[in-house]
Amino acid sequence: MEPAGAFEPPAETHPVPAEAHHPPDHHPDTRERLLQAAERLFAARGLRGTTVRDVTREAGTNLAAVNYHFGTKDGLALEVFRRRITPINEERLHRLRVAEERAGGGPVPVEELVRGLLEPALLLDEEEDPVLPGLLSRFAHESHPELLEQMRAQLREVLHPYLAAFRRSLPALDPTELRLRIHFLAGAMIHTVSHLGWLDLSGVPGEPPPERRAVLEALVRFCTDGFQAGPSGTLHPTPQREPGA
Amino acid sequence: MEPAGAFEPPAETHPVPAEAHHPPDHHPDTRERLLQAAERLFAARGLRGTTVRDVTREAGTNLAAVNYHFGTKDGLALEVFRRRITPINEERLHRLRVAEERAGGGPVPVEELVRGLLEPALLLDEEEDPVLPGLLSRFAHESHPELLEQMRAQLREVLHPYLAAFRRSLPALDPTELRLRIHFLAGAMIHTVSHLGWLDLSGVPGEPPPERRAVLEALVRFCTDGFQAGPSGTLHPTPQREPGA
DNA sequence: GTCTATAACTTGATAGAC
DNA sequence: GTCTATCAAGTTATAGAC
Repeated sequence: MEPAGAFEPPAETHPVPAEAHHPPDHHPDTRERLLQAAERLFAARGLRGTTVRDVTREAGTNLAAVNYHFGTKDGLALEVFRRRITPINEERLHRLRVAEERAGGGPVPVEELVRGLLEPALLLDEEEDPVLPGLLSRFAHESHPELLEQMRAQLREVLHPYLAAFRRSLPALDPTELRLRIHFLAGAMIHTVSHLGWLDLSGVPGEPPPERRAVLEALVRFCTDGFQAGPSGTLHPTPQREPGA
Repeated sequence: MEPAGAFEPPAETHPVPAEAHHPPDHHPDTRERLLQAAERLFAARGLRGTTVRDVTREAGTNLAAVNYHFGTKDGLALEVFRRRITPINEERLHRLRVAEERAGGGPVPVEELVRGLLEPALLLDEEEDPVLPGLLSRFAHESHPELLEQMRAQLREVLHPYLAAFRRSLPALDPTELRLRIHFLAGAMIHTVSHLGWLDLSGVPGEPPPERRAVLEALVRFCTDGFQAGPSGTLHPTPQREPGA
């Protein structure tokens, strides 16, 4: 009984030289087509809302193809995730490094940090129709535990250095509040971009949707000023509804 | 063939006086228990992630109970939605009216508008363990078309008057950008509150999670200043990556 | 109103021919 | 590597006894 190695044909466990023969992979694309179909469908209908049958139909392949190439449906999802999310996070870290060099030890302007987090996610797949934001949202909101752990691990690697940078740029801000604000930024980005998905703008049938660049700029502006707001601690203690009048 | 009326036993189609006999409803709670179990599970695992079996098991009732009381699983979801989301939106409108009266024709302070949108969603079920934010998120992100339409319709009724109020308070802001900012607020709220769900704070194992009140205040601060930010239109034209160096 | 039993269907995954 | 055929498990919903 050795079905363990049955799937994972392009098992690049060892650092095979990049130009080496792909293992007898005549059709250069069937695995690729699966990935592309999957990311489209996952973004549009969610993980649980997409069946393996949907994916193989959309990819024009056989039902068994997903299991052959990725073992399980979750395996496919994990690969889709890695392929699309990893480059975003690398770009985020790259931009942070560049910004910090440019600042030469001093604090990095808040807007640059905000852009460093937002732009890679929103502009990295500019040529194609943007499936990435939708994917981000789906993964964030309905991942299985394993996938979620992957996400969290990657996110930690990005957020840790960004948190440090923010802290240097906003030294007066309480660390917990800073952390919360990063979540606000993430939420604003993910929600805006997936839900209203560059598509509609909350029911104004006449107007065309704003261009993604405009959405990005608006988001940057909103978040930058949000980050630079004073601390909330002693803010107006909430005008509660009066019981009597 | 009259199975059409089989479900919907408390069919309150007509404006029955509130204290009228519930139709032979000895057990005061089985329907109620279903609703409570459903909203807990929906909030925790999502709509598609929750099966009718889960709900009935959690409620301690029979598998057929859901179909008897609500017709279909979607019918149950719709009722859960109405029960919990409708009061939020009514409270939002109420707060807006109060704020506008208080302002007496003048512009309402932006912070009051922000609070009017956020507080009802985040504080309305303060006594119980807060299931509401999770529900909001689930409904927003994985609703079936019918439910989504319900949501959108309700949301329109809330957003329309709020948009008008914001416009009076921020007359210099482009209407499209204003609309976007409302989406940012919604996203920040929903994401923060569901994903980090008053529960964990992005992987800092030592610290306790911030209290919901603190989260709310931080969110209010962030969004208020975000709303009051200048227009993004002519903002820094984005330092693109230099091709050469 | 509540239950058991089951129908009708969809899902992910696999075995085995080619 | 790709296919067809099929399985086992899980799903919603319903019929009909109580």
